[in-house]
Amino acid sequence: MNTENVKERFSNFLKSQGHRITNERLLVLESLCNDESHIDAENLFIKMRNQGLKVSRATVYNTLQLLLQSNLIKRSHFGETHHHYEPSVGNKQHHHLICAKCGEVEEFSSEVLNKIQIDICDRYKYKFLSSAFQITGVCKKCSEER
Amino acid sequence: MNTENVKERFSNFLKSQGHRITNERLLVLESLCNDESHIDAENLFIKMRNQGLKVSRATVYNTLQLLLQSNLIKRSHFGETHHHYEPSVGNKQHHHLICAKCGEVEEFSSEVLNKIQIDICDRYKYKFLSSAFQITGVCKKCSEER
DNA sequence: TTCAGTGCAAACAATTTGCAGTATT
DNA sequence: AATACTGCAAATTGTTTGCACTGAA
Repeated sequence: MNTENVKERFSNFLKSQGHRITNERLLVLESLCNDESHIDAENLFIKMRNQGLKVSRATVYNTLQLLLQSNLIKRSHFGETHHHYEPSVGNKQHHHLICAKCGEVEEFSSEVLNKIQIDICDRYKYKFLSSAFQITGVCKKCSEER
Repeated sequence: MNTENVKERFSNFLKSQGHRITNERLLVLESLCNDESHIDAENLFIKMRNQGLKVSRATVYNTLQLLLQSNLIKRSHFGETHHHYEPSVGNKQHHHLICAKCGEVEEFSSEVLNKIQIDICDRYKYKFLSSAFQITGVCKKCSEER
């Protein structure tokens, strides 16, 4: 899934919802897609500003909301008080391993996990929407130090 | 596990860490243990104030930090911008099902899930500390409405 | 041309911090 | 008696909102 394709999908979403397609919105999506991983809103804003892109914090937040609604991005929470965002397309469903010492975040996925969440929803009569699994531990590098 | 026992464990933790055992700290723990479930810091503070307990917001936050360090409570995050707290003792390891419509939170646990997280840590060479799995969906009641 | 979207600053929400007074050790 | 803890208010952080201006439709 390349960036153009994602942009087109976002444009279609915006149009279908009666929202306007603006350059700022597409730039936020592009910047997020170009990011290596799990950026937060403030840093995305700073990164865009540093690249000379003219966006405001408000537009970044507003666009992230729209991107969440369109299911093109995912939001997660690693224990701090702010959220992290990542594109959800071109990246199969995954969860996060977080190092409690250095803060490194690794992705993992598990077929069994995918099945379990469906079982749980069946058992509790929930219609499944999404899930987030975070495991906190100490990574190899940090375990070896000291 | 009764409240007295938990208080004693917290007292021991405080002593072992060179912290003082204060009435305010024990009251925060007691109020949290008496809470039905998943309260947030602000509401815990308000609840305590309404019960005539003299504590400050700062002490509530400070004590929650200490309680987290002592592993006597757990913190979770259900998509809002604030955290929720619950006692971890007398309550086996569990995760949360959250209704996207009414906000209801149900607990579930799964032996298979417990195994998976160990497997993942082995695979990625992480020393396991804790985990949090949130499934968001629509509960039965909300599905049936409209 | 219209009005949704933008940028900015101010407001709000969640949490942390500084400091003078209080209470555990 | 010493000093860590408390309460309060101010500061910080993360996010949302109000409003005049701009640009997509």
